[in-house]
Amino acid sequence: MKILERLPRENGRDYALRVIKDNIIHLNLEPGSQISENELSAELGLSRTPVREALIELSKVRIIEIQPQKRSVVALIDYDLVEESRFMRNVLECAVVDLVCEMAGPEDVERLRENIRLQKFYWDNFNPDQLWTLDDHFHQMLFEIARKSQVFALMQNISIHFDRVRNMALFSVKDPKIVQDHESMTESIACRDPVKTRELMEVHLSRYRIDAVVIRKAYPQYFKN
Amino acid sequence: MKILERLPRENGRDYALRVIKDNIIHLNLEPGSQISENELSAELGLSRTPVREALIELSKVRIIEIQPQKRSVVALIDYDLVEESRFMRNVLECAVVDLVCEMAGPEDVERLRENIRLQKFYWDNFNPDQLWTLDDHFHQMLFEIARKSQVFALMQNISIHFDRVRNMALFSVKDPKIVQDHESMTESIACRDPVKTRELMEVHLSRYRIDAVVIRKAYPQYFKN
DNA sequence: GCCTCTAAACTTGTATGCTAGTTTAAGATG
DNA sequence: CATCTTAAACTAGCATACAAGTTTAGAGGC
Repeated sequence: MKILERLPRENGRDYALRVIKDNIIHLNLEPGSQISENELSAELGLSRTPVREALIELSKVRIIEIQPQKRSVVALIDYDLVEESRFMRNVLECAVVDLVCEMAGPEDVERLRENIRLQKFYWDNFNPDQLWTLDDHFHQMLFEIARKSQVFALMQNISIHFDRVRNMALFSVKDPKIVQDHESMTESIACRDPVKTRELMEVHLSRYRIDAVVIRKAYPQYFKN
Repeated sequence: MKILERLPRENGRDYALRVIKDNIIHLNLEPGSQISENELSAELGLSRTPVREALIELSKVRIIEIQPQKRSVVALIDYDLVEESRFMRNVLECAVVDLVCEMAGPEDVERLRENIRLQKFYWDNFNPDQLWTLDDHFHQMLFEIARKSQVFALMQNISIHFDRVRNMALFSVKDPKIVQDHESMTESIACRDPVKTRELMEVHLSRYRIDAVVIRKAYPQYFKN
């Protein structure tokens, strides 16, 4: 497992949560593998308590399966859950971009464009991690503009299923259309065209569904069904 | 605080969570009031650990505010959050009823109708608690029919903000239209009319927004802004 | 009376020990 | 050798002690 640096005033639970999530998404904690509170706490330099609290939270979104008094395992990729997560994103993001087209001011559009510029830069210089972060920020900005931050936060919880697959896609498919999607959406937001933006978002999010076939072939042992 | 009965094989954390949530919704734990891990654990006959785990979960949806090393308080009613919660329900439920109109079989429609019959019964016999439970079940059934159970579970987390207000509405407004809404939706689902069903859902959910004005006058001290 | 400091009494965060249940593996028995 | 028994070594759930930080109350000085 890859141990990240602990942030300045971050408490143990949030630190554990951040590290564990990161390692699940990047497959350092493999789907189906057993995880141990003792082992994790030793690696993280914490006691069992904060680690346990983090694991409980992850079990709520079914990315970790706690079998009482038996074991805890990283959930296999359950494509029904990935699909639920995609459905949730699709529906919520499409509704949000409608609001964004109404609510976005010029400075909001400029922030989005700045994000796109950086995405292009990191695409040209092949930096998937940064690209990944910027993608997240882009979508988060949309929710902030629409004043739906808490909805975004909740959506992200289940999105880990989606993210795990998306992360595999970034390496196994490497679709340049993703950055283009973001750019097109930004410009149609600038034009305050909700119909066009919504269409673009649907296409954008559907790419991950298409990619799944490829991923499944690359990592069949990680899939539940 | 009202202490509920502990279920057969329910663990301490889930028990604490269930009791605390119930008391928040029914205002036995008043908005703005301080809560103590020690006090709660004593009342529930548990140690701090499971109670604390429950509080952490509730803090994730901002219904409880944990101030590190200071105190924990039941959040005041933040109408922005209620609105986010309503937005989320609205968007997701409308998308779900579209699917339901496609996916519902005759036995699903019959289950919905049976629910309506019970709602009418408990309306006539004035049993708000049962009515409340049946309302929840009705919406849950819609998500189950559309195979989006996990989305429903997540939505319920934030819905506690909405539910707290909705509960106040049941007593201060007592709108008979709610049961009628459910019945109309069920029949338009039976007719597989997604447009009509979606319209009905929008109207149905918007009732709670309208009620808020009344509630705010009845309980001004519970509101944040 | 009114500040200022200090110590005690809180709060949540973390560590650790114990309990209850499951798995594993060694050993006894046929 | 195969199978059953049993004990040890795991697991997660829970209880409790302690650490770190905040608030409160009161003593002391002015």
